Amino acid sequence: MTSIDDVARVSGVSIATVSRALRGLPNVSEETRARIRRHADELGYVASSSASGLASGRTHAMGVVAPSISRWFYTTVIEGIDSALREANHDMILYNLASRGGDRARVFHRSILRKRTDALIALCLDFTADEREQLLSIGHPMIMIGGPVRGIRHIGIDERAVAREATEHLIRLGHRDIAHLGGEDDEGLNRVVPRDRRLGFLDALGAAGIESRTEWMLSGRFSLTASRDAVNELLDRPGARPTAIFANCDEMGIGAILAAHDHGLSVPGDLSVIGIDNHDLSASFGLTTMAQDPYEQGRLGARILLDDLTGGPLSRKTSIRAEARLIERSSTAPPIHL
Amino acid sequence: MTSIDDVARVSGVSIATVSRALRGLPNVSEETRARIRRHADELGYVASSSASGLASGRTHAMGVVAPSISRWFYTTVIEGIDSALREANHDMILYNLASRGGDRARVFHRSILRKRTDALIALCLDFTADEREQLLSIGHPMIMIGGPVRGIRHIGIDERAVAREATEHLIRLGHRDIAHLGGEDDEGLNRVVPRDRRLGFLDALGAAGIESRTEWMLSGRFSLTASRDAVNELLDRPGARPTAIFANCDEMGIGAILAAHDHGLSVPGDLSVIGIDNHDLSASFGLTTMAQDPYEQGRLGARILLDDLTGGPLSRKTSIRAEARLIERSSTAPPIHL
DNA sequence: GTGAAAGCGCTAACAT
DNA sequence: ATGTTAGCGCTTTCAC
Repeated sequence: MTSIDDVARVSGVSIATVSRALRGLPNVSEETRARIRRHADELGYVASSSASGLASGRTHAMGVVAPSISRWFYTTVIEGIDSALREANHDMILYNLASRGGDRARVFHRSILRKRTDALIALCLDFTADEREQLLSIGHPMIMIGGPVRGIRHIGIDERAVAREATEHLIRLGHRDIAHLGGEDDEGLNRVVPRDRRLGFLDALGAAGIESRTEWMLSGRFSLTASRDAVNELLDRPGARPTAIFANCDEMGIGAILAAHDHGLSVPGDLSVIGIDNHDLSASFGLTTMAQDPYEQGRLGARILLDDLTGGPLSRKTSIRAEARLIERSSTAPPIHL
Repeated sequence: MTSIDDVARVSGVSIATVSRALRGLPNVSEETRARIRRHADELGYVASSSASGLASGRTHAMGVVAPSISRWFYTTVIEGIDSALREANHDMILYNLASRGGDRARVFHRSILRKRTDALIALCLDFTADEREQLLSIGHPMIMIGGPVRGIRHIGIDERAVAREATEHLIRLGHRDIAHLGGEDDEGLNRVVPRDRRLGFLDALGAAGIESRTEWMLSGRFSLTASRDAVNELLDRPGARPTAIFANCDEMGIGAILAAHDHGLSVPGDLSVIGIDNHDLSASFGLTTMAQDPYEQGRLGARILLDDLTGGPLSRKTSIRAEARLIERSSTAPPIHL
């Protein structure tokens, strides 16, 4: 494995100069820099991250803790993070908490704390008090994307307000019989977001003087298939049906649309559906939604962390409210009985 | 940041003993080992990966190069890899080639070669000759999962045979008018897989004496929405329609089912559909498919690499053929005109 | 069973 | 603009 000495020898300079030249530091003549760079390339030299990490105290890697990587929101955030990291020549260490048999404690104890990273991004999940303390005790810059956690700055939409807006859209169309498709994800990694969205839903109903119905508070576990099943079960029931459904996310909303089709109902004719996210598939299903931009949230989070590390302009101590806006498609309309 | 010296001092032993004790090496009395372990925990000590990496030459991290993380196959493989790595106390460095604006050369040059990892897993993608050479020149154990690449061992199903089997299932049911939903993914990261699946499709037709029709070779770009659009376009055409569709993957098969519904056609009554993968959503859509198990493929790949590193029993030089088996659901049936 | 000491390959402070 | 040198915090001989 060729090391810095090899490059120095071939170039006829000291290793210090090689180090400076290759990292683009000042005080190296452009002429020698070019020569060194050329030799390094020829030799296939790349600095050892262990060695430079040890010497400089910077690993040039960022940790990303995700509750799962199989949901659109998370993968999209991760892609955004990835793009920012790549620009800054940093690597990403991915800690996936949802892997089946995922020994969560191990993630928090061994790896993350193994000083492998310079900073940490956590995608919306709940920490135990102990976990939070462990994370904060590392002293690395850290930020959450998605769900808010007390004591940690975060980037995310105003969950409650956005859910309320979505529900208000249905009410504005004339709906009063509205079901809520909520529920926690399977791993229970994220309780705050579903809770706040449910509260926002109830806020909207309350403000419009509509009673919520317990039997219309469904659990779709943030999953398309679970939501499809839950809504199918709802539509199987005898008696009154809702004319609209507010789903906590678009995957669930799509599940609701499919369930309506399973029952031979038309959307929005017989049932209106609104979601949150603007998932890749939503346009294809004509799903009306409160759109957010997780890619940019991830990108921004990573860039803030990077700037925290270098004293760049984005560095900050406070949280950031991400935008969400209504996109009207064909899944919502006034109820027929109007 | 507490270091090994702190633990040594508190425990009244040398740093060498601390190192041995904490790593579970022999020649430490159980008594002192317990004491050291306790002190380390109390101090919150965790070894610096840079320092141990530098000293031992092992980073305890594995690189994963993925064409994208937004498709089910990739995320599922990654989850499998993750579970194996976690068991072995290794971390995962994720290199996502598909990130918008993803500067591919940078991934190959800077990061991967930055000696941050002990081994490398690549998920099905095409390498340029230069890239392949760069990767192999690192000398790390390496394996591909998914598409085969000349000169690199891999784990994967027999693409061509599996596609042929899927098509033969349709033919066995009596179909002769079969469309193929193929096409490369958007980034063109993976040409071999779609090509081999198309060949397998043609193999089956040829063996049954069925002429393939150019106008029924569609591109769904490995995407649900693109496939839905492509099949909708097909169904819009005047003239003869296929009675069945073989889709290169389940996401595409689901797109085909949705397109059938868009046209008021019933599946399998008017159109049979078969896919490959056994995607999470496939059961919900009743999609018949050639099931494979990417989670286990990822797990196995990681474990092989780990054993390559340690001389474990799974270490090997040759490729592994992964299994695929037909799962019949409700999307396939004999054509009506029979 | 334990300790002393020599690196691992860099970076950074100080010289020149 | 370039070179010298002292670490960074571990692992790994080699002694004892």
